[in-house]
Amino acid sequence: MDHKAYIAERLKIEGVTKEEIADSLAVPPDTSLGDYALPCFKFAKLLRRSPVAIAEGLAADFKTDGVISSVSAVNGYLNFKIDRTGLAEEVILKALREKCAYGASDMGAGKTVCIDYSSVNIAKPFHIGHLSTTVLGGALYRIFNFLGYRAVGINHLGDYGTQFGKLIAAYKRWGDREEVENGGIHAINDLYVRFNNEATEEMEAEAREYFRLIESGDSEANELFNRFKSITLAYVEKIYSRLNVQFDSYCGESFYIDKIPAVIDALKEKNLLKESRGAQVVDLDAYGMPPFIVLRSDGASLYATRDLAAAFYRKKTYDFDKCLYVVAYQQNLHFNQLFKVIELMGEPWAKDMVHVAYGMVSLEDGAMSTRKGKVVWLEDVISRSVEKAAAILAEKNPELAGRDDIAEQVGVGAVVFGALYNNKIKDIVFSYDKALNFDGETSVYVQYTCARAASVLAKLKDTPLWNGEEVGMNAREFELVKAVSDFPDTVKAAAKNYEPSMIARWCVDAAQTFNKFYIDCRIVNAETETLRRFRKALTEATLTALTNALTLLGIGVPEKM
RNA sequence: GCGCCGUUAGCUCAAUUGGAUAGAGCGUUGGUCUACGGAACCAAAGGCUAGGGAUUCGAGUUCCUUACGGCGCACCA
Repeated sequence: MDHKAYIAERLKIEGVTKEEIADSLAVPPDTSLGDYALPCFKFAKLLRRSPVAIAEGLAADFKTDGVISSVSAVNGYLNFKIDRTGLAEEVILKALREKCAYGASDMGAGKTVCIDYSSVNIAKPFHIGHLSTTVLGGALYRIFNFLGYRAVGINHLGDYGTQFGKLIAAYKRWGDREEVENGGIHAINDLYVRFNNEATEEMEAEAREYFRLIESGDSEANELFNRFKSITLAYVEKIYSRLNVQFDSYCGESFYIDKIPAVIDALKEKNLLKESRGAQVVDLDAYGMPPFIVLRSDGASLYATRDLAAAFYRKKTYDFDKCLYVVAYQQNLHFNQLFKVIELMGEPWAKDMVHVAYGMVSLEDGAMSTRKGKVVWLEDVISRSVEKAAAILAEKNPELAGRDDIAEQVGVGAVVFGALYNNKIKDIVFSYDKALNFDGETSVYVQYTCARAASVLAKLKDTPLWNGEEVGMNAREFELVKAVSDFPDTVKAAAKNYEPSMIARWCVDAAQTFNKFYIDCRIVNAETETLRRFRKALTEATLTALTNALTLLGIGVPEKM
């Protein structure tokens, strides 16, 4: 039940709509004051009465019922308490009934959200900087699906540009087939790095020629390029599967090359294109931005051009309601330009384009640099985290079956959770200490809590579930009921703000609340049979919500650890 | 120089989008266990929310301004 709407429905304030009342409802700082509060200050001018008097008047007129158990006026706030058993019955039974769908919604039915994330560059291994876009995008993908949207995960491959000419030139010069087969993506990347370090004029010319050969369909150049591409995709596929990330489309930059002329024509038709310093640009001076370069002076397309073509292709192909780009804030200007150009072209869906910007990752001694060898590879971070989890597991729980799988869930979870726990806009200074932290506000704590709950439930498998009978609920129990009841709204808020961290925060908060409940309230040996059933149901509802939350983040939930 | 973003406890971060006494974790100090998993729980210390101004009944949150830091600013992606 939507309590805010319910309260708003039952309150009558002259000249104020129900929506305004519902929007004004807040949560008091302390549960002892109430569960919801209406600050009456803003109505004072309208009603020509003091906020205190308004609150008191409203309190006197409000009749309590099975949903709202008490109303009180305190210093201009009108505080409401929800009937505890009523809320518990509603929330717990709903969670137990809906199970893996608890928190889901059909609010997105019939709507499509395209999500561009992770976006691998061919021949470039993932470093720690690729973690954010991959796990943020992956989480948003699952969150939108959970809310009933059709999410389309798009991996916008970096598979076009002169760098691939360089790569082939380097391979022809120094590489050999066996080395690349065995060394995989890192061997390819090493060739590319070496080329950049040693390149001469002559070699650069060679690279341009090889790129031309790729474009003109030369079979040897394309055979090589496709080999590099499949090695890259096999490499990222392994990482994606460990991170529980999926895509529906791998259309890369090269895919859009033949769709560029139509976009250029549209720009010309709208009279937006003009020549500047030999290049074709859209002038954005009126909007305080530098020109958007569509074609270079040599007539070639740019990254921006392909992005523009891709946007039109996605609109046509998916008819999206939102199109998200999960890309670092470094590219703020680029997306502002891109979206503005689409708007200037008269496309109403320009407003549906969203740059989901996140913060930058640096190392403790400065920015990453592949050339200087200052780089942290993503697979190394994941492996070390899983190794650490395995070592702790071997020590704490040597008898446990399936330890490898559990170590994987715990180790990967810690890396993913670490990347999703803070507001996405925050910069991150990477350190192994932080990335491999299993203490405090971490997924490990949440997973441990789940395992604890599962362990209790296993002991109670023959106890029938509570069915709404009156129980004298204590503060710990009620806090936990409220935490579980907050989960569905948290998912919606996370989607609205493109902020999976809200779900991660909820996980830790709910786990803390559960652990307090667990310490204070006996479950298996509860004082009465009704209480035992109630606490079992509450434990199961909590585990359900936590499991759904971690799953949305892409984190596994071991039954034991 | 211009634009965007950030700045909250010693450290890393929250704060229901303008509401009541700004909360967690780590670290520090001191506690809890013959009950369901101690990877737990409780408590203490720690704050002029970077500085200044404005709007408002009410500001960490909005606006202006200063400082510090990050990012970006024409044919790379």
